[in-house]
Amino acid sequence: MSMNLKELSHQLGLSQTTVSRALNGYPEVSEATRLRVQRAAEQHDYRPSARAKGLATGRALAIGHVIQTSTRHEMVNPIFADFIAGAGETYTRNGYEMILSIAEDGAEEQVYRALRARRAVDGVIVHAPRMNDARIALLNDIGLPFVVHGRASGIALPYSWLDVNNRSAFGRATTFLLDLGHRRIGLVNGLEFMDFAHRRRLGFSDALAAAGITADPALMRSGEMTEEFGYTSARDMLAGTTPPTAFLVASMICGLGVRRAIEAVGLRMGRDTSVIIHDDALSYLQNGGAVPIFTATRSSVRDAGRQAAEMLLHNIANPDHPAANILLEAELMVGGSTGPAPI
Amino acid sequence: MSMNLKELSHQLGLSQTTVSRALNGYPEVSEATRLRVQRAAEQHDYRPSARAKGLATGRALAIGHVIQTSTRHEMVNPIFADFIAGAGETYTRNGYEMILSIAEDGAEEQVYRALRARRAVDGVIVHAPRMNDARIALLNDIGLPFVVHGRASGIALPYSWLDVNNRSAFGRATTFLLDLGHRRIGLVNGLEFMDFAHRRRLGFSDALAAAGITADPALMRSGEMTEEFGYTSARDMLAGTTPPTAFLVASMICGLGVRRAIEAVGLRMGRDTSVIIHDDALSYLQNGGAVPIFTATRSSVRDAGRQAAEMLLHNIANPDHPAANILLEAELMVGGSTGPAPI
DNA sequence: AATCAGCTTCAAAGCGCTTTGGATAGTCTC
DNA sequence: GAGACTATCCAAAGCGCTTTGAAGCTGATT
Repeated sequence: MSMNLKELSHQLGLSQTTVSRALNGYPEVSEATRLRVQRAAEQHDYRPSARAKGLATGRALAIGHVIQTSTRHEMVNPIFADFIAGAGETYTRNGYEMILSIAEDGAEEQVYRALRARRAVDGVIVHAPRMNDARIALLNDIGLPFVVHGRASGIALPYSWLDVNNRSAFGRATTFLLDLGHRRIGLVNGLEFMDFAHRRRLGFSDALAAAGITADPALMRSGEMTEEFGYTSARDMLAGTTPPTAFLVASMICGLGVRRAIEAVGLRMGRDTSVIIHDDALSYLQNGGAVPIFTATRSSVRDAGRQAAEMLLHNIANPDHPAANILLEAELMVGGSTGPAPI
Repeated sequence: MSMNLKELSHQLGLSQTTVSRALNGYPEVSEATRLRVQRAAEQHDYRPSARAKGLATGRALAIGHVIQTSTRHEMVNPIFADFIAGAGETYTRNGYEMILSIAEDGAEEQVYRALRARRAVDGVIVHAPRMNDARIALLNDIGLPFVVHGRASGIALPYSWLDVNNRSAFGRATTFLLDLGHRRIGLVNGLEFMDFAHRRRLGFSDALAAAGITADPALMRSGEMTEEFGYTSARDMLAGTTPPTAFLVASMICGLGVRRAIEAVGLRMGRDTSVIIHDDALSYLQNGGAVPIFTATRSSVRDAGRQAAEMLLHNIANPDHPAANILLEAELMVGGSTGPAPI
């Protein structure tokens, strides 16, 4: 079948020990032998069996990503693909594999436990944390290394995370709109039990408060970030007696819906109504070319994936390092969707 | 550390053989013993080590998905997340794991070979096939079971695939527009070295030809399916001397760009200009609620994932079955974006 | 010549499971 | 009650690797 250590060492007239050491870069092998071995390995396209290696070393050389899909709305997180692509680069570079498990509603705890019990992974990345997310305590309990992409308000114990400073980003975006003269700003936010959405809301209110404005509940929506949600939210707000002159929107997709609503009532985005979105820099949904379509708070989720993965591998290699944190600042990029408030 | 067979069997006062057999449903164990064993296993949250089990059985119980990202445009296929979610359901139900590898430009062959050589997976799903895709011959050569999501025109040897009938879908959509009186129809297509885009183009030309119309090269664009691409393509076509009255568009995202272009020149989609998109039924980008925003050829990519995975598992279990094929027909769903051609 | 050190290489154990080929005890058959 | 089953259970081998502890060889040292 396929080449294995025994066969290879036999052909070389060496012991398995020597061949293994030669390939893994141990010093107790002469350079001449190492070269000979490497050449032969390459020639036969020999690669150690992942399973056997894992068994022998006790390390899985794999990282788990658990993606949750609710059967209700069957929603898959759209940023997932790009995050994964970023993380994957890091894994590949370090000889790790990425394993994906999907967890249906409520089965999450079981999925993590199973991953641990079967020793299938050396660690996991926690996606889309909610406030007080129970997974953090769980993973701590079962002793599976992890890094959270995002944070979980309400969790006291320290843990490793990498997050965008959502609060500051939405604060700055709000201030930017206020500076342009906007006084009625609509917030089209994600589901607010999700931590990132919660923080964005805080940033929004903070900035309004700092300008002496109380947030109007009629101008705040929270929901799953679809085009449709953006559309209906904006449409409803625009239909009010004193419609907003600007919108702060959770995502590019949502923003497209908001634009649709604006144009549906005969207004023009960027002139009559301003819009700022958060742009995850998704590869398949870029915010225009040289000049962004939308003014946006921008932070590459692919990059986040890369860094989160590095952090996790580092944690695994240094088990008793204290929890590390990375807080990324989003850039505020001015595009064509914002302008001074109409008088 | 974590419970293993040895420890568990010791606690039960049974041999490892018996415990293993009890848990794997072999008949040479009394029901009483099996129950006792199962109970203990559950209580200790025992689950066999994936690696050890794999080593012993020679099966990886894992399926590989290779996603390619070009460093040039760093594009990740947006349908990927939903496809994966669908496939993942099937894997979970069957005790398989899903492993993801990302392959940078050109390194694809190496990635597949490595997957095989390390015996990391029992099979792979091939994504986004191009015409004459070299991966099919490669996988055949190295003897790694696979199922292609899509097809590869120009490949003679039989192989397992699951595809949407893109040609017929775009043919029907074109005919639908022709029936509404449209005579100048713009095609905003994906990259035409991708097999699906090639077939869609054929369906488009077929239908035009059947109506006695020769496709106008000025009304056909091919590119990466971004919002921006949809926008610029439509904008340019609309700026021509005899602009199209309808568009046939490769994806929802593209369609959003086309709509933007239509509205930018003061036309209204569905009244002045008709649009039909292909809708992959992505969970995060739904084509409206009850009434679709866009008239669309629709086919759930999540469902495709489920079925492709089932097909692959079946192929693995029955190695000498002949190659199987599934051709899904897309539904033509009428939404608000189409109407009779203006006179 | 004997000893030592340093460099290479090796045999064998062990990782946690499945599976083969018995062994043992209980049941039937005649 | 002997022989033939049948139902349970077990010891040990083997999956393909890494790693420990030891051994062989060389040339230098005493």
